[in-house]
Amino acid sequence: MARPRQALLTRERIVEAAAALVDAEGLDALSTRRLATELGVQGPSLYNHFATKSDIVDAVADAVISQVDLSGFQVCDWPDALRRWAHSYRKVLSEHPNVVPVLAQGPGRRPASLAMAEAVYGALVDAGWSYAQATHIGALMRYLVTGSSLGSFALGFDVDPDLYERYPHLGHAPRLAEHHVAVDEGAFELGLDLLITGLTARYEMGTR
Amino acid sequence: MARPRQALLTRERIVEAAAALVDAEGLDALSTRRLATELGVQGPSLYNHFATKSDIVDAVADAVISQVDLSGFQVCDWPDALRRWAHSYRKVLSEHPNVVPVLAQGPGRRPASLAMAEAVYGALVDAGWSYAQATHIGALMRYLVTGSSLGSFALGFDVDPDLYERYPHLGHAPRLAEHHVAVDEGAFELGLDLLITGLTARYEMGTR
DNA sequence: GCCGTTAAACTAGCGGTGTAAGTTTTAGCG
DNA sequence: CGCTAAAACTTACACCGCTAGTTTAACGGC
Repeated sequence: MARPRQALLTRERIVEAAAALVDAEGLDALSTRRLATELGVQGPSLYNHFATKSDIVDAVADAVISQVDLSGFQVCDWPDALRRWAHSYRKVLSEHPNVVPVLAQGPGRRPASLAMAEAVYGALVDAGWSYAQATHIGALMRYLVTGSSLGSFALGFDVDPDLYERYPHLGHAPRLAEHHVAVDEGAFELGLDLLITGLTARYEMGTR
Repeated sequence: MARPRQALLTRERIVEAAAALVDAEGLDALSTRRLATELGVQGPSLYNHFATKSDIVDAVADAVISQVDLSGFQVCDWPDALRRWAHSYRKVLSEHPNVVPVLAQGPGRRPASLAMAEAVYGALVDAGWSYAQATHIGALMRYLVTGSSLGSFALGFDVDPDLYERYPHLGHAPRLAEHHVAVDEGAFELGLDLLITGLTARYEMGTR
């Protein structure tokens, strides 16, 4: 086959298939040959639409971030907007846990990530926070969301009971592992609450 | 060469060389062949000492975590112990940023990570926190430390100025990037302070 | 002091990876 | 109509983690 009458690939179709593959089988399952096969095409054909595999992964990550709801920043005061944003952010990431490692590395040059950062920092600065503080708050929220979405407790603890005999307090962990998703969610909610409460207090004291 | 009179490799020497390679050139530079070359040996010889490459990476990660100072938990009250631990934890990770992605995934079955978790949870439970709350607090601290050590601002933002023209608030980011390390550090300090302050308040109100 | 077992290096090679290069055919445009 | 650019192809390179089988040295038991 040479050039087909109707193009077989578009960037959209590639990103869609790549996202589905990553969601279903993880980042490691995403190889150029595998992805191409999934699209009914040979491996190198992808390079007519993306310069590198890394660009494909970035596009998948950007598609995920673009689903985060930023509307709160135009409707609520800053503490409620942060809450709404954080919950949407975490919800989107927990629906695509396999791409979280990519997102945890920072915004890079992905447009949706930059737009999200812009919305957050803009709202905080408009509310009176210093740019430095706004930067810190935005970073902090990302630590919280990406950390709790990495599935750390879900995937991080081994369930081998023998391993925990020497760690008396961890002995409860395997049982807790049955509720691992709830652990990460609980930690996230606790963290979000402590952060917003503490920030509100500082804001009212004039420490911005 | 067959079996040498004096063994060329030990697990220690392998871990040491692997850690040096990862620190110097990143996780991607760590290939079995490259590591073996660095040790003056052929690739597959490593498999006489480790079952998989992943085990080598785990050993590197464990060696890093074993440097974290846990002594505060036997000396201070829980808020100060958390502070001391968090600072040591972050210091160690920021000295080895390239292994943070491994650590962010959770403790796995690495002995030093499990011992660290044991120390933290044990101290919190002994202080009167419920096991659930202790778990949340420990997870939260890990989100904070790993997030701020990933070099997100250091490596995450591109310095291409054109890219930021469309994002007025982010326009300051490239300038801030000169102080990227300080941004992550500032976010960490802010987060730590908000968390400890908030937790102390809850503790004194009896919400444990 | 020999002898079998185990250990630690080797070489060869398998199936996989990202991607570069060059080829063919088609679509679109002056 | 002819040219150029695009989008598929095939081939191939260098590297990857890892397995299998080989060689030789060290160690423990008779």
